[in-house]
Amino acid sequence: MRKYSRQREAILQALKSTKTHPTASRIYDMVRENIPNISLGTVYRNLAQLDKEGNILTLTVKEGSDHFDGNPEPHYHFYCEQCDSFEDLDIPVIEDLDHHPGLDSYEVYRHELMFYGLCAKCKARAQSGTGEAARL
Amino acid sequence: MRKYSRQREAILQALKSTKTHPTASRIYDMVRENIPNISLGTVYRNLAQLDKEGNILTLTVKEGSDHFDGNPEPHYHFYCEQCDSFEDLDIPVIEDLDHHPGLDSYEVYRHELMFYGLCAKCKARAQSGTGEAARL
DNA sequence: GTATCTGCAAATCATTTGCATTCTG
DNA sequence: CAGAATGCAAATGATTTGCAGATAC
Repeated sequence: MRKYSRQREAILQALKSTKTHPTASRIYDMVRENIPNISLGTVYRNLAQLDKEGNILTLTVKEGSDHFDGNPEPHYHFYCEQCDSFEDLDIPVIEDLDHHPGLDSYEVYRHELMFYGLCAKCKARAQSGTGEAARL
Repeated sequence: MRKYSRQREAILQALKSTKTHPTASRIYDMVRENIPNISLGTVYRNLAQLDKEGNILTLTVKEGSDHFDGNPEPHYHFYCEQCDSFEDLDIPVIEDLDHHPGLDSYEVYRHELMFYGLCAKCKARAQSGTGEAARL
């Protein structure tokens, strides 16, 4: 049977309290403010469990570490290739997609739609620079 | 300036010659049949370069290693959570998506749409078993 | 009391990188 | 010849795991 733990609760709350999509190590920093001796291993273990239970989402991209989303409801994300951050998008989930005839032979559990590019801040920074190039 | 290399050519051909989406280590095995002393490092280096040049696609999921796709044209994929394999889908790319009003503040380069579930084989195997559970 | 958790540290594993050498243009 | 690319081996870095002690029910 699952048991309550102060650490898991704190991790979940940290995630629910932000609109950003932090990495495990950033969550580690957040939680450490209240539980200074929590270990990174515990953070990873609980994130994995929370994801498995459907309480959070895990976002994976090729670059860098996984990011986590405290909102487990299906929704789409934007990934900024410049600053390595995710944002939630205001685009309704296309439920029909999972029933597209091209998927007839499969057992479809879900889909993920991810957009790539520059977030508003990085886009602005890029435009103020010379031509296309963005710099930090 | 880019220079020709037998190794890179072999890696690209290996990818182009299959409809599967192998991992770096499987590609390593494929290429080693013709170039026995190629190194895994070379495989990774060339895959990264081919991806950067837009000659192949890199597919990333949370589980396991990256997979590679010899077809660089935008298209959608299905990922089987049972056998860790990708398949190309017969679903036309939705170009409009990148211009959705929900994306107005971003600079959108592209999007990726990935479906998750069981491929035809694993689906069949699951159904022949007891209830929902699939086994290998 | 016992199964679940934790902190710590060591282990894993895919991927990357430094370097001396070999190849291409 | 100079810049690229290779093979090898060591390094990296995120994530996982073994274990002994602490905690929840």
